[in-house]
Amino acid sequence: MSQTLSAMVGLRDLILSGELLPGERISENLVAQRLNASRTPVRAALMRLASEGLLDPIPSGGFTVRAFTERDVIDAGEVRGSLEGLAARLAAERGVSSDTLNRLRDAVQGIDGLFASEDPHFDVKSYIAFNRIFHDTIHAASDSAILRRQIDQLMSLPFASPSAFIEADDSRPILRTILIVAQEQHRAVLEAIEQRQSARAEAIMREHAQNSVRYLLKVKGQAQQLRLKPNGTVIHFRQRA
Amino acid sequence: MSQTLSAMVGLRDLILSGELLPGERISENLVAQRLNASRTPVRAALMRLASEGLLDPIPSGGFTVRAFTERDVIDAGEVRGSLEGLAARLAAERGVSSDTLNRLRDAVQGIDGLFASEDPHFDVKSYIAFNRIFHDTIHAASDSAILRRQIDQLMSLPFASPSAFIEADDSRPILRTILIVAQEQHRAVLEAIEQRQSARAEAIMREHAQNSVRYLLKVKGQAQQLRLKPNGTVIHFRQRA
DNA sequence: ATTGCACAGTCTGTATACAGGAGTGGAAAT
DNA sequence: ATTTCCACTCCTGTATACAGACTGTGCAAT
Repeated sequence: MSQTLSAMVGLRDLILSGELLPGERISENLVAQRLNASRTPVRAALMRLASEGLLDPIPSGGFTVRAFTERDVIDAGEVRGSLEGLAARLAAERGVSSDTLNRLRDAVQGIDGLFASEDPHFDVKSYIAFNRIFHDTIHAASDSAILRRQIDQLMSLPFASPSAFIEADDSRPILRTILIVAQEQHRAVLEAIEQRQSARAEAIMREHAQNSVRYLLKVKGQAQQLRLKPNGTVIHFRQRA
Repeated sequence: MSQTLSAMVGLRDLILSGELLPGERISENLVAQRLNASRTPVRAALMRLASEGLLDPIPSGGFTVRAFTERDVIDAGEVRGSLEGLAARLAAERGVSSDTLNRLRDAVQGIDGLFASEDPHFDVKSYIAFNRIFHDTIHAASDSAILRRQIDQLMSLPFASPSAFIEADDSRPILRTILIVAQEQHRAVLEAIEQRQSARAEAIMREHAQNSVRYLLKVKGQAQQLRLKPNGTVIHFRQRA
C-alpha cells in the first residue's frame, strides 16, 4: 500500500480512537514518527482528512481534530435524507436496469432472511452488509456522478453512514424492532422505484435516513462521547455553542 | 499569498481557460515551471482541486482534467436544489435572527432597485452580487456547518453556482425576464422563512435552483463548449457515455 | 503487417534539508 | 502582582534530490 494511504488509515485511527483529542494542534512530526512515515505522506493524509471534514485547518497553519456536536449528527441526518432521497427519486425518474432491480431485491430478501426466525440474536454484521448494498445500489442507480460524489463526501463522516447507529449500540431487542421498520422502508423504496413513483421514493428515503439519526441520538443519551464501533472508536462531542 | 494558494488559482485558470484539456495527464513539472513554483505546492493544489472535483485521479498516479457532461450540469442543479432547499427549510424551521432577515430584505430590495427602470441594460454585476448575498445568507441561516460544507463543495464546480447561468450569457432581453421570475422566487422564499413555512421555503428554493439550470442549458444549445465567463472561461463537455 | 519485447525517458511518490514565522515561557519593569 | 517585551524553540511551508514505476517507442520476429 502507498505510504499516503496507510498514513490516512493510521491518522483516522488515531483520531477515532481518541488518541488525538479535538481542538489540539496536530504535529506532523509526531504523527510521522508514530506511523513510521516521513512528513510528506503524512501531510498528504492530513490534507485529505481535512477535505473529508474530519480535521479543521488552522488559519496560521496546520490542523486540529474537529469536534462534532449533537447538532452535527442531526444535520448530517437531514443532509443524508435530502441526498439519498434525491438519489431514490432520480433512480425512479430515470429508470433502473433489471440488474439494479435484482441487486435491490436480493438485498431486501437477504435482510428478510435474517429476520425469518424470532431469534433476537440475528446476524447484525450481515444486516450491515445487506443494508450497505441496498444503499450503495440506489446511489449508483441515480446515475449521477455529481450526486454520488456528494454522498461519498458526507458518508466519510463517521456518524453519517447508514449503519452508524447500528454500530453505536446493538442492544438487540430494541434494535430488532427498529430494523424491521427500516426494512419495511427498504421494501417501499424498492417498490416505488420499480413503479417509477419518484416522489414516493424520495419521501420514504428521506424519512428512512432520519430514522437512523433518531435512534442514534436515543442511544447517545446524555453521554459526552459516542462510541461508534466495537473496537472503541469514539466521537467526541462538545457542548453546543 | 502562499505558494499553494497561488498555485491553486493558477491551476484553476489553466483548466478553466482550456489550456489544460480534459483527459490529458497533468505534468506536475510543467505546471510548476509554468507557475514559477516548486512541485510541492503544485502537488498540494492538485490534491485540493481533485477534492473539489475539478480533477480526476489516475489509478496509476497523477491527475487528469475532468470532463463534464450536460448531464452533470443537470445533476448539479438537482443537487443544488436539494441542498439549498434544505437550507431554506432549516432556516424556516429553526428561525432566523432579525439581522439575517434584514440582510435578506436588503438583497431583495437591492435587486428590485435594479429592475426599477424599464431599461433592459440593468446592472448585471450588481445583480450577481445581491444574488450571492441572498443565497449565502440563507446558507448561513440554516445554521448547519455540515450542510454549509456540502454546499460549498458543490459550488466549487464552475457551473454549479447560483450565478453561473448569468455569466454564461447575458443577452439582456431574455435574461431580464428570467431574473424577474427569479426575484419573485427570492421574495417568496424570504416570506416563507419569515412566516416559518418550511415546506414552502424548501419547495420554492428547489424550483429556484433548477430554473437557472434550465436557462443555462438553453444558452448552451448544441455547443460542445460552454463559455462561462466573459474572460473566456470555458467548460469542455464530452458526449454522454 | 502485426504483435511482442526491451529499453529509455519521464513522471510520480517519498524523504529530507532549510527558512521564515508563530507560539511560549521567562524575565524585567511598572 | 501584573503586564509587557524579548528570546528561544518548535513547527509549518517550500525546495530539492532520489528511487521505483509507468509509458511510449522502436526493433525484431512471426
